[in-house]
Amino acid sequence: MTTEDRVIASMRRMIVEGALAPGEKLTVAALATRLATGVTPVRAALKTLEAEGLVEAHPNRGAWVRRLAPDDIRNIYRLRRAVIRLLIPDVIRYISDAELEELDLLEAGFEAAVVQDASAAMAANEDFHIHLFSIARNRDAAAVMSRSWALVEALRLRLGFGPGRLARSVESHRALLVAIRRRDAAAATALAVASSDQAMEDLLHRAGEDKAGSRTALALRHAP
Amino acid sequence: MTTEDRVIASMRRMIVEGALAPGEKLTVAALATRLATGVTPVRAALKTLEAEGLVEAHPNRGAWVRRLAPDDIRNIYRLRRAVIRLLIPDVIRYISDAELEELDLLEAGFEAAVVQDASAAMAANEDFHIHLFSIARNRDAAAVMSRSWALVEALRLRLGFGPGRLARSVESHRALLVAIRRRDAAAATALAVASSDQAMEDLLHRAGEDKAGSRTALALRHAP
DNA sequence: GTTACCCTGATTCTATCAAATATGCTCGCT
DNA sequence: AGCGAGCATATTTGATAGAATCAGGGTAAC
Repeated sequence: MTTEDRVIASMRRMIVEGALAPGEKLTVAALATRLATGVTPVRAALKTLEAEGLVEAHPNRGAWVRRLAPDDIRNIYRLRRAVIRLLIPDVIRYISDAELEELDLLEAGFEAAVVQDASAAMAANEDFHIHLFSIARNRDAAAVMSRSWALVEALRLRLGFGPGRLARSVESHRALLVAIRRRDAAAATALAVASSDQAMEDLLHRAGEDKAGSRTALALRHAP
Repeated sequence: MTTEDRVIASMRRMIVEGALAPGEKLTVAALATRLATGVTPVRAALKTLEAEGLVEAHPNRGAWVRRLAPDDIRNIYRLRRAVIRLLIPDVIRYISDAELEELDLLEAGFEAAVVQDASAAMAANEDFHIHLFSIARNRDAAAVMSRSWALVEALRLRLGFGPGRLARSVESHRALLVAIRRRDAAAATALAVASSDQAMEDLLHRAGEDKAGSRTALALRHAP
């Protein structure tokens, strides 16, 4: 693992956890000092995070932690839904028995993590989905899902982690795996879309609540 | 315009025109020399081109011009179709009379460029589509379209520029504008999708022809 | 034939510095 | 007081040198 990867991971975590607040200016020199590294990996990391939508950059002006309005959340989830609709039928089309077993393994890992540690659970959840989408053999579409993952999970971690959220994820995964095993493309797609929509609704609901008055440090505010 | 932008534009052009061949190794130092600049803008440009799918990079190994197989073309167009289906109805929902006029202007510019210079026509075509998609107010989805634009146009320039191709683009634009003006979301979406599918078919057809024996320097080969 | 080792080229990273750019402020003018 | 021109400063962007790290190929020993 390279320094750049570490910087990306650190910055993602800091943004997700609020150590870097939405709208905060990100100066390369300050970040390099803070992360005890040079400026080169920081510059590269900012590019990656910009592509992921966590950071907003303007030429000759600098970079900021992206502020996300509720409409942005809706739009991101609608983009993901469109790509899910594209990918899941191809997953069914191409999946082999070996890959299905691999998915079962990843799901087992996820369920094991769920009962222990939320951050491990999220990592396992990401592994599960990245691998799932990779089966569709559409690298560019899978890249869209991977790129927006950090953004979505950032939101979910800050807003959508109500009690039972992870348990419902487990339910969704299991139902999806059943449909995939049956090679039922329509059912699998519907399940995946429903699961994504449910996550979106959770987020929007919490975002709405928050806007209504909570003082939690929040990723959700309308752009100035 | 910054040096980084110039490097990105130059490298895009070189890849599109074949000065940088598919599969070719891209070493930062060599590119910096060739483009008479430092390594800093080159490194940044490679990140951008990687996000666009023109370049493939592996940690600690370096970067290469991406090789594109016919399946990749199909997949990229299917991704774009999914996002078009998402965006066009929102374009209809949000478009104002002023924006419609702006689109008319851009279309006029495109048609003026068509009769003169292919490269200007492609730039104008990009302007038209970028602006069109921006109207849907879904920044992340529009970013997917923008990012894959270079890739698609790279292919089209190398493979799909048969006689009448640009004329058919003009036809498509006009029909699309009529449907948008009528606020007919279904028709507009169908037209946009059909236009994209048509471009894809053109490309695949030419790619197939080429694979069958032509000696043209080609972007299309199966990965090793 | 296989394994271990080294060597080479390239990438990656650090550490600076110079140049270009944006922004805010002061100062003078109306 | 209000306002704009010009300057000062901070930051980004670009350039450069050199160390550290890594991948891959070749060689030699086993």
